[in-house]
Amino acid sequence: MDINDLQTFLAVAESGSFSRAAERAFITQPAISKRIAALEAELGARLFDRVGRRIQLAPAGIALLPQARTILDGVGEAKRRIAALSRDIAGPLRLGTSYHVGLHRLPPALRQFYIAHPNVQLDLRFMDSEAACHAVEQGDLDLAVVTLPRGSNARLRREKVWDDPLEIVVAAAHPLAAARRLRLQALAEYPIILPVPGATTREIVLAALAPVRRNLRIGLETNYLELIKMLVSIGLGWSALPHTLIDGDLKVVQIEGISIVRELGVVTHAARTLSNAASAIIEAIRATK
Amino acid sequence: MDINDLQTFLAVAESGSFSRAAERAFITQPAISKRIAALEAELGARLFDRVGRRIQLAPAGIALLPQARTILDGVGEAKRRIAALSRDIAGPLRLGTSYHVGLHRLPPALRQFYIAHPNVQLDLRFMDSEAACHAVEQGDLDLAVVTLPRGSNARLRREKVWDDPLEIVVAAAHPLAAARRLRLQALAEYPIILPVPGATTREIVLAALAPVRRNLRIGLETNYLELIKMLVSIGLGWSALPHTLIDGDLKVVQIEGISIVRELGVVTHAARTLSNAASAIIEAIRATK
DNA sequence: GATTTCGATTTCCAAAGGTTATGGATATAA
DNA sequence: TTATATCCATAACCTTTGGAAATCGAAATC
Repeated sequence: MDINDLQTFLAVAESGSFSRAAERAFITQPAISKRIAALEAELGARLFDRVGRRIQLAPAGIALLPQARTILDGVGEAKRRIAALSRDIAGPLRLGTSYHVGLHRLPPALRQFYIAHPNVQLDLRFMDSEAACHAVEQGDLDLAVVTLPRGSNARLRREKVWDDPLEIVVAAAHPLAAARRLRLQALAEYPIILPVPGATTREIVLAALAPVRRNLRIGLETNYLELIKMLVSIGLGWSALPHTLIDGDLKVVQIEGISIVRELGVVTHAARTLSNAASAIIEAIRATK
Repeated sequence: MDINDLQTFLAVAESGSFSRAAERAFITQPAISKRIAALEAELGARLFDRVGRRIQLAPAGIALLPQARTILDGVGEAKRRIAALSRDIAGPLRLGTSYHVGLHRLPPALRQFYIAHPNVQLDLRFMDSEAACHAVEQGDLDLAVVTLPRGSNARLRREKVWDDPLEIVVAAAHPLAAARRLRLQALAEYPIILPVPGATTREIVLAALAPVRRNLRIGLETNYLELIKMLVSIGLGWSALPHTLIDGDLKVVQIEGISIVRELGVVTHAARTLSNAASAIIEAIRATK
């Protein structure tokens, strides 16, 4: 049974004539005859009584009429709902973000998006970047705004939004803070404070420090950059931190030939269709770049 | 858009696989691919995300799913109404019944119906009463002949056919079997054997035993009254059973002020048109009352 | 009785919808 | 890792369906 058949039935029933239904549907009258005949065959009942040169609804037709309307209403509603998906920015949006990105990069985009799209139910979850990427891969999050992972993963689509340069820092009161120029070796004599193993930022920092990696003394590990900043500022060691975290308690140390940059951005599933809400918030994030 | 396309969509969404949907519909997998592709083209939206070798509902698919069900329900209702106009009693009839009712109450009606209406393809399924009611609600069964549920459910139409009084029984050799008159407290010292949690009969029995409910020792649980009878008759505890199951191995114990009655009958969907076959078998069941 | 109007029927063609065979991607097993 | 199996997409092919055009027969209308 085709939806067109039901529409045809309705047109015939309402116009009381095969010919007029044909005009209305912009097809020929024999086509109408065929469609009705097919419907009658499928339902095993006569829908119209052909009385001479006019027609009349048969009992089965009377029974079908309201049902046909119901069914066609349902089809229309389905089409409308799907069409609305391409217009409306609404519905649930599960967004994961790392602590640092969520606190220092995301707020403007979030604020703008929240005002512009009140019909989105935003489910914002803080977690570390790696967990967020994994959740996106599993379909548990619509998108993640995090430190972009280094390796390539075919299941994830990554879009860099911000470069986030990291500076090597020591406490303002640290012995090395006075030095104008410093060699890496000198730093390596003091303990480094690093993100926990597995964290992308840790990998990036260690890769940049490759020349002295063997000599590094790892002092403390934490999963939270703010904590690293605090630990460095009270003199427990040195580290690499983004500009946004550096203040008077810290001294930036320039080292020849060493530059550390991590990339922050959006991670989505490569094969899943983005909801409008997800696309919209990505657009908002790009706009704050 | 064809009704078959929607059915295909539903089959794919429910089975989570094009291949399984193909098996279910008795057509080849490429045909399913084509149908879904045609639907997607017509609706202008992707319905499934093909993630590697598996698929997942895309946003438009999520929106379509409930609508597709509504539409297909409408089509089914239309066919049923038209079929009901004809007098002949034929076609498929899916009947669910509980073990006990199916074995002890239904056979005469079934036999008569089967002889009188050979053109009905009867699909008789044994299951517990609660599952049968649920299946009726979902449209997976045309009717259920079961222990009537206690709570009211607007989606179900219930018709009591039989009162089924339950008697408290112990084994013939049980210490309490000798007593002429018994108080409930005395019984409560021995373990009771009950239907599994969730079963309506269990609720009815427990409600009737409310005065001593706190003190009841629940010995064993099973989903099958015949089994309860066996367990009671070998002396593992007492229980409440319908007359039909009581024989010389059991002794009925009368207790002042306690009477337990469950209702057996027919459950149908409140909003669906009954097929002629369904109406006929209900009539046959009433006749055996 | 001629004419008009309407639905049914026939013939023809294009499109739709199915099957088989095959390919690419990806889980699963060895 | 390699082999294998599984799953969806695609291509080629064929049958069936569905529409147009032409025509027919019956019944209102003039």
